[in-house]
Amino acid sequence: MLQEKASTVTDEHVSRLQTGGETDLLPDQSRLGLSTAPTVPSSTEPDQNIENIKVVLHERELWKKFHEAGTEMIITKAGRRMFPSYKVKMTGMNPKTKYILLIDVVPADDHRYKFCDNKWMVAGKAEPAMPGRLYVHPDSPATGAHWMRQLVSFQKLKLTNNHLDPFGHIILNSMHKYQPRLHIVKADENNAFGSKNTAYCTHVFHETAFISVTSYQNHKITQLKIENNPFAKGFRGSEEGDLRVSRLQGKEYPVISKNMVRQRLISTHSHLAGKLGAGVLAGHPQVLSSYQYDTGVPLSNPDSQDPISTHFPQSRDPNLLYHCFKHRDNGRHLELGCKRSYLETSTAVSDEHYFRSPPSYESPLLSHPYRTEAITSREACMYGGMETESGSGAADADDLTNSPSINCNMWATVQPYPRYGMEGVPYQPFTAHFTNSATVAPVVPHPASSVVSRPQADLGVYNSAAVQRGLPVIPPSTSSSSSSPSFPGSRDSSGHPPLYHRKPGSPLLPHRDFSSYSTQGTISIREQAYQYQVGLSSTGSNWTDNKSKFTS
DNA sequence: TCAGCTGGCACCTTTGAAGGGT
DNA sequence: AACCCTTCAAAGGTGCCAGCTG
Repeated sequence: MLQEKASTVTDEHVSRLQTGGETDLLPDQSRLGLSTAPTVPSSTEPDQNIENIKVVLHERELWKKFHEAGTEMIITKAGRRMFPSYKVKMTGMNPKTKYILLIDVVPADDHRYKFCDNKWMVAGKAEPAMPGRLYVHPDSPATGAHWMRQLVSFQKLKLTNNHLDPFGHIILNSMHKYQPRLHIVKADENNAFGSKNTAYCTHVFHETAFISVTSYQNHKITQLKIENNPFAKGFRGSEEGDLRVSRLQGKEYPVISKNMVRQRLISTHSHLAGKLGAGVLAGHPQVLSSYQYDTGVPLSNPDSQDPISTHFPQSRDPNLLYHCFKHRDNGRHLELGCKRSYLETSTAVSDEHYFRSPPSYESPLLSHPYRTEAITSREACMYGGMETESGSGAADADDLTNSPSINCNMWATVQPYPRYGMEGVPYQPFTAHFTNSATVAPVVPHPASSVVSRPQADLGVYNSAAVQRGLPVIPPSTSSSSSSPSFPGSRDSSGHPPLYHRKPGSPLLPHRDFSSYSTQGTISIREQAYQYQVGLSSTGSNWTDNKSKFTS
C-alpha cells in the first residue's frame, strides 16, 4: 500500500521513506512497548488521501527574493507579523472532509548568527529553544472545499522574543534561524482530531526560512520589506526615504542613516566577494542538499561557517518537502512521505489563531499535559497546556458531538538539536516517518520523534476535553512535575520557567520520550481565534516518568 | 566599547462603524 | 426595511532612531 501511495510522489521521497524506515523505527517501538501493528489495508481509505493534497506557496517569487537576500523577520516584545506573510493555495483536498491547518516555526539549526561583512555568519551555539507554539488557522477545522475555495492566509501570525508572551505569539530567539512549517491535519468523521484515523502531513517551503532579528541587519532586506509591504509605504523610495528622514529631523538635506551608510559601504566592498565566495547567496538551491527538516534531517548546513549561503539550507528539491502520515486505530497508521514542488499562487485571505506547541528543544511532540487557562486577546485565546489522562476533563457533550471542535493532539515542534551540529553530526532519520504501512506507528514531524502506539499519540499532546471548555486542568500528580504553566510566562511546579528547563545531558533526546507523551491528550478546537498552549518544556524527570508510562 | 534590545515616533494601511442615498 | 456606497475615525502595522543594557 505504501508503495502504491508512494507512486504518486517523487522517487526521491519514496527513497527517503524507505531509508528512514522500519529498521530505525523498530527500536523505538520496542522501547515504547509497541508491537508491530498490522498493515492497514489500502481499501480502508474512503476518500482522497491526505498525501495527495497539494500546497502552493503564495507569492513564492517574493519569498525567493527575500530568501536570496537572506530573509530576516523582526521580532518584538509585542509581536511582529511576518512579511512576506505565509499564504498557501490548497488543492487536492476532499471537499467534504474537515481539515485543520497549523503552522509552527522550528529552529533550522543550533547556531546563533551575526551579521558581519554584509553576510550572516555563525556566531556560536544557539540559545535554548523557546517554548514551541503552534499557530492554528482560525478557520480550523473546515472542509476541504473551504480551504480550497480561496487562499489560506496566516498573515496574522506574529513572532515575538518575549519568553513570557501571553498572547500566544510564536516565541523565537533573536539572531537565530528558523523554518516555518505547515501542517495539515485531517479531522476524522467525528470531527475528532486525532481520535481515530487521523492523518496529517507537513509541508516545508525552504524559501520561507528566516533569521529572526530585533532590527534589520541587511539593508537589502529592509528595502525589500519597504518596497513590498504596504504598511511600510511611508519609507518607500530609496532617495525619498532618506529625504523623509531629513524632513522628520527638520533638515533640508537628506540624512543617511548609520545603517544605510554601513550597509552601503559594506555592500560596496563585500557584496560581490560575499556572493562569489559563498557560492552565491542564501537562496540558491545548490548550496545545500540536506535540508530535510520535515523528515528529521538536519536543516543546517554542515559547513555552517559558510556565510549567507548556508543560512537558508536548501532541500534537494528546491521547492517543497513534506511528509504525510496516516494514523489508525490501535496505533496502526500509514506513514507516507511525499515530496513535490509547486509554483502557483493565488489570492484571498482569512484568519487564524494560535496553538501552543511543546518546547522545541525538549519535547517536540510533547503530549505533556498542561494546565489550561484561557487568555483573551484581540484575535486569539491562548490556553495553557493541561495534563490529563485521556478521557479526563470531560467536555461538553454537545461540543464533542455537534460542534466543529476537534480533538487536537499537540503538534511537536521539530527539534533541530542536537543532531545537526556544525560538525555535521549525522542526523538520525525521522525513522517513524518512513516506516512502511505494515508497521507504522504514529509519528510526529520531529526528527527524533518516535512511534506511538495509540491513535492520538502521533499528534497528541492535548487533552481536548479540558481545552474545549477552556477550563484549567490540573495535571495528574504523576506528571505534574512537568506541569505546564497556564501561559508562557508561568512557571512549572518547581518554579522554573519551563522554557529554559532542559534535561541535563540529553538536550534533544527527549524527542523519543516526547512521543510517548503524545498519547496523553488531545486538544479541541471549537472556535476560531483560539490559541492553544501546549505545554512548556518538562523536566528531565518528567520525561522519564512519562516515558515509563508507555514502556510498560 | 559595542552589539543587541527597547520604546517612542511618524507615516501608512486596514478595518469597521456611521451616515446618506436608492 | 434592505441594500449599497461613501466617509471618517480608530486600530494596528511599518521602519527608524535615540537611548538603554549587559
